[in-house]
Amino acid sequence: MRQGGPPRASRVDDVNARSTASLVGDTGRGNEAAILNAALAAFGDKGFHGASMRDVARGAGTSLSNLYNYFPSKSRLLAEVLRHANDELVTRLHVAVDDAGDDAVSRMREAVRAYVRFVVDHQLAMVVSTNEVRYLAGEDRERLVVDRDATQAVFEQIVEQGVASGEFRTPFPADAARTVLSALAGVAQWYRPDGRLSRGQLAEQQARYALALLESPLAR
Amino acid sequence: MRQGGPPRASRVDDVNARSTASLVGDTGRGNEAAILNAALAAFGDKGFHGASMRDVARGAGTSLSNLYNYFPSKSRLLAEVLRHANDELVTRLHVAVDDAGDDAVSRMREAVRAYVRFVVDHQLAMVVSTNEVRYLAGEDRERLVVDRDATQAVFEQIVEQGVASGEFRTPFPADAARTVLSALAGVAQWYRPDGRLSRGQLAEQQARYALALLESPLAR
DNA sequence: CGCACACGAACGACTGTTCGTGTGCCAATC
DNA sequence: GATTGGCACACGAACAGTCGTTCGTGTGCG
Repeated sequence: MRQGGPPRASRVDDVNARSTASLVGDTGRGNEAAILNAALAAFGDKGFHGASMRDVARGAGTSLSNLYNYFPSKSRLLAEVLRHANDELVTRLHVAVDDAGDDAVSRMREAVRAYVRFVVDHQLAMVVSTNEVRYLAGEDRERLVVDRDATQAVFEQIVEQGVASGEFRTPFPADAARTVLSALAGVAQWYRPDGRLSRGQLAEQQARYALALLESPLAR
Repeated sequence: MRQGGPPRASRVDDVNARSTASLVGDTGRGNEAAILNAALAAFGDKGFHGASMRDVARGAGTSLSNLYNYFPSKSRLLAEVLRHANDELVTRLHVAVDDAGDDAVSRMREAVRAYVRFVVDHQLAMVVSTNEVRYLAGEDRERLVVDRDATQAVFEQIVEQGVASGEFRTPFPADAARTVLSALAGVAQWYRPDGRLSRGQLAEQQARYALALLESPLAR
């Protein structure tokens, strides 16, 4: 799925600190990481069409033409940014779910927590992911849709498990999972680091909302 | 709040039919309605920065320069589109809530139903509203934020009423209301007219999710 | 040598906006 | 009733700037 380069670190466990973490770590290719992070910042700030390649170059501290030594076009650059963001999210989700208990309530709670933590840590990536995906075309778009379905599948599967075990009573598990994800994606749109709730409190709150929405009888 | 021109029709009761209703009816000013609707279509299709004034003119069946006889700039055109969309939504919400019973559960259910119906009837308007607001600046932006707060206030008030009366048990009513709204706004992002659920079923389903999220003990 | 990375300059296309002009309708004036 | 003025609406052409992308060239390392 991913081509060469050293593995991207996605350590979910060193969970504290850094309010502004860069999404993409060193890739082993010159300025690639700086370009990707600058593109994320530019697209997040002005939107895909509102940001120019010159903006990206300036943010990355390199020249305009040099961008094309790394990415063949602006839309491929967007695609790569979104792929990095989605990879990080999916990785965090799987780690969180695998580390959770066997019951659906625990797994859902951990999944929501991990999602919220991702939103807080990489809000810009989340905003770009939801707002700019539609500007992708062709196979870049299709691959992203597939990858996004993987996220949805994690939640769907947990809901189905919970419905089967009686932990959740919601009908139409797939629709309920999608609604939970909509609420979570919405967090990225209004979250502010100086808000009333801490990262942990926000995650806890969203987990409660999700479990309530799924009609978990014994959810606290 | 609104300046001149004949009142816009917003009849919530003739609830059937038209899968593609135009958001803006005749305004009494030449081609204004056609321009606004074309702008909505263009911004919805390509995004604010991706769509050009020439696209809007083509869609409205008029000339590029004529647009400036109606709107002084592209961003003011966006602002007017968003204002029409928000006015329609707020009107529908107030009508629905006023027509509902006195208890919070009924009022919330009707508010959610009205919201979903708006999303279905004017999906493009909803998508543009959520995705392109951030490109507004100055007082256009501020006015839109105020108007959007009015929508949130409707939901917040119902949640608070329900918490006070014991119909809802969720803590932090304002946060819960915002989460419900996030889920509803999300509907506009994935809804397809040829989907499995009818408009009414979708509204019903979202109402159930909302009431469950608010921890309504006797919600069905 | 070749390859990865870096740069400035330039291209043609497209951008939002303005300008000058023209039309036809409605009300005021002769 | 005819003439006038003004206003709302409409158009093509043009402007100055920005866009994504390409080209040619250069450097330094393996």
